[in-house]
Amino acid sequence: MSHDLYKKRMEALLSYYHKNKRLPTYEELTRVFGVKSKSAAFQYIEKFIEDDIVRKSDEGFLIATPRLYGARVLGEVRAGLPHDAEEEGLLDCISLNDLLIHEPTHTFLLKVSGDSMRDAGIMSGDMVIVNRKKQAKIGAVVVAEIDHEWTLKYLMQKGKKMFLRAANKKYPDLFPKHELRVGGVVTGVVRQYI
Amino acid sequence: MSHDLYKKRMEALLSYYHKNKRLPTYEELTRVFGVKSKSAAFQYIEKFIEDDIVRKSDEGFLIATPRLYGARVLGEVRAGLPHDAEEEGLLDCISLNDLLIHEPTHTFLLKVSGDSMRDAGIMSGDMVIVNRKKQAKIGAVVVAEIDHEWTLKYLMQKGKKMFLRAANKKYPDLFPKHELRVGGVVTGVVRQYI
DNA sequence: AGTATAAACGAACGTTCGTTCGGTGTCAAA
DNA sequence: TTTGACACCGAACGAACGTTCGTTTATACT
Repeated sequence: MSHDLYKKRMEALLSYYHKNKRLPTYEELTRVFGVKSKSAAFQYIEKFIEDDIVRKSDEGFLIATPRLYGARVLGEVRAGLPHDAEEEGLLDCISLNDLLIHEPTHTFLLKVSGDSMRDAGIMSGDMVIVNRKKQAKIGAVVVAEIDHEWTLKYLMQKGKKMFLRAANKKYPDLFPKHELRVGGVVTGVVRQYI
Repeated sequence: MSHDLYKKRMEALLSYYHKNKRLPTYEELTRVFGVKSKSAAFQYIEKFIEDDIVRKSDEGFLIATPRLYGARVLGEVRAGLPHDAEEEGLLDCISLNDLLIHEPTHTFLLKVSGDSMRDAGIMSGDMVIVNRKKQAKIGAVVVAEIDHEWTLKYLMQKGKKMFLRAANKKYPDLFPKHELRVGGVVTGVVRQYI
């Protein structure tokens, strides 16, 4: 088994998966791999199964593992980037969806405008991941409605009273005149550079 | 068709999809939906297809759409959260993977340590999404090797010479003594609150 | 009670799936 | 030249798939 061919076919499989959001059938795999028989594809997939790039579910279906659909994670910036395909074997692979969204039904993304949370690393234009069913802890970043206005702030407590605090000294603390309602807890932040 | 039932079954389908990373067969759908016949499941799926929650691929396979596996996106914080399931119809649904990782083969996640980029909203503990094949533009955040040390900085230019700049005034600009090599361009940032 | 409408049932269908197996070609060591 | 290993081919198999269709049940309205 040539290593180059192995990598090429794995990338072909990944590319198919990203395009179609599913693994090909063995019949389709003949085209993906560039072989003429299903059995050749079948045998090749067995190697991928050994290497945990794909997996057989309990019901016998072929499913992708994070090794295929996830992004490779490196330890730290200081360690640099691995040279090419050398030591990729020992890298973790994760899916951002799986990592950041645990309760898809209760989770929203919210676009942030304004710089009131910039010292918390939440910039204007970022998206925050909001879980609306999670219990808000004091000190957490929350999406809250204070006196009928929605905003993104730290949830704070003074005595028994809750209030909101920006992560930017130029904004004052917000004490509710009438009502403070937490709409959701920020569980993550994502930013995209174009 | 009851709306409650519809939502319940959609959540059951979503839950199955998140657990198994694939859509169930019609036979399995009978269990997911709580019906006794495949045909009942089949008819129900047709409604989901109409609503673009799932889709039939050109080859006739059932595939999930971002409406199922993605997270709902709201416009802005100021607009508040939608009340429950009211106007969810008009919300976009996106997958964080699809949004942030366009070239999975060339993309890595890198854990950040240090506060040299905090004014750019990149905090210690964040993960940056790095594309190693993308052309680095001046002013972009890059992962670079400067005199054999890896770091995360802005890529800057003075005359013909490239150098690195932190997003934190207390760090000086870094001019390479010997070598400056860009290892990848930061295309995104993700942070997770626990 | 009677009727209309929608939802679910259950059996049946042709198709295509994953898998197996025996055979062919190729290269290298013996 | 033989032998073995390896990758692939091609035909074949039963099993499971998606889909159809006529019937039955449940719900709502008259």
